[in-house]
Amino acid sequence: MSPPVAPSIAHEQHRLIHDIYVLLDDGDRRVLQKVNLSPLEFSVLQRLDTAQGRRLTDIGAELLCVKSTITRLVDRLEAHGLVRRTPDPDDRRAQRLLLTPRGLALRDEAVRLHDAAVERRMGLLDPAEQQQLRILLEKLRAGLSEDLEASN
Amino acid sequence: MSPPVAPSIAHEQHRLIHDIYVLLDDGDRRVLQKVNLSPLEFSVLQRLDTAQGRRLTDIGAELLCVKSTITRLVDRLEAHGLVRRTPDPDDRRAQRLLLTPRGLALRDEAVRLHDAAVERRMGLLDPAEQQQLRILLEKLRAGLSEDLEASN
DNA sequence: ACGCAATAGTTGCAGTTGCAAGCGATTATA
DNA sequence: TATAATCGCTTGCAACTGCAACTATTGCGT
Repeated sequence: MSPPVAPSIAHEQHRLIHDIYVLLDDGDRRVLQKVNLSPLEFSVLQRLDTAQGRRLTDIGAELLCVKSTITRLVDRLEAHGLVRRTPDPDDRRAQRLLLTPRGLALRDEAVRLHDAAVERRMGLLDPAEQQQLRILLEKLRAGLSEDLEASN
Repeated sequence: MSPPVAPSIAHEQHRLIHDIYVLLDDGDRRVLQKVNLSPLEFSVLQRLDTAQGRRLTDIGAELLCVKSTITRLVDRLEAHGLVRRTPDPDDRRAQRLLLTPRGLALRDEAVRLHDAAVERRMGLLDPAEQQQLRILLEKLRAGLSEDLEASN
């Protein structure tokens, strides 16, 4: 008389997204391990360029993790010669984070591998379904973002 | 001449799911913090009952995390009096994990809070959209699960 | 029945993350 | 313009997780 929880409808959706995320994340880890990157490190590299750079805090905000996490993650990437910190010309408190040539090469390689894996896995849905899914997810994301704003 | 990555179509989908997961997870953490549970702990409690119990390894497999993680997570839950280990009658290597009355009460409270939050957030889509989304996600999950099996 | 591989679970260790406190720089306020 | 609040980032600390090694038990092949 106390089984695993009886799921509601919305709950089931949430559970689905959770499961899918776990599955995708697991796949991502396997792929990215080939270039020695964690999913979070990859996410950071994806957001960088070799020209203007980005501020650490901005990246942290996008990734919903605290500043210290970015600090240390960047320490690691910098130690591997993938990124470079430079002073922000407009604000002497801030740092701008740039991709090094080596970081750019590695990122491109990672993107190539990752995209292939993603392509294969998302190919489980046909194009029409992908399109549909995308519309729904975009709506959901927009709503959730607002919701987050509202709660801060 | 080296902007943040140029996204493919499938990649965009993947990114959407990732973003949504992060947003949902963030929301979950806030809610579950009220009952002092991490999302993973909550996931474990959700899978338990007060009668037959479940084996640690099975739970770990469902949650895609290694056994040692479950071991120590259960240590914590047990220290808080929420679960109880009992020997498995069929296999002397194994333990069966049960909810205690206190664990049951806390889980129900957590489910209540969590469901309300989920309901509110998934309510950002109307019922027809939710239905559509669910179908797509279920198909995707099934495919990804197979994919995972295949790679092991 | 015997030995050997596989399985359930635990433990040591190292790596990653969040939180809180701290430092310098900047912006707002009086 | 002086002072306070805020902001960008870093560091110390504690908590959580994965990996590899280990013990005890089970089951398979011969």
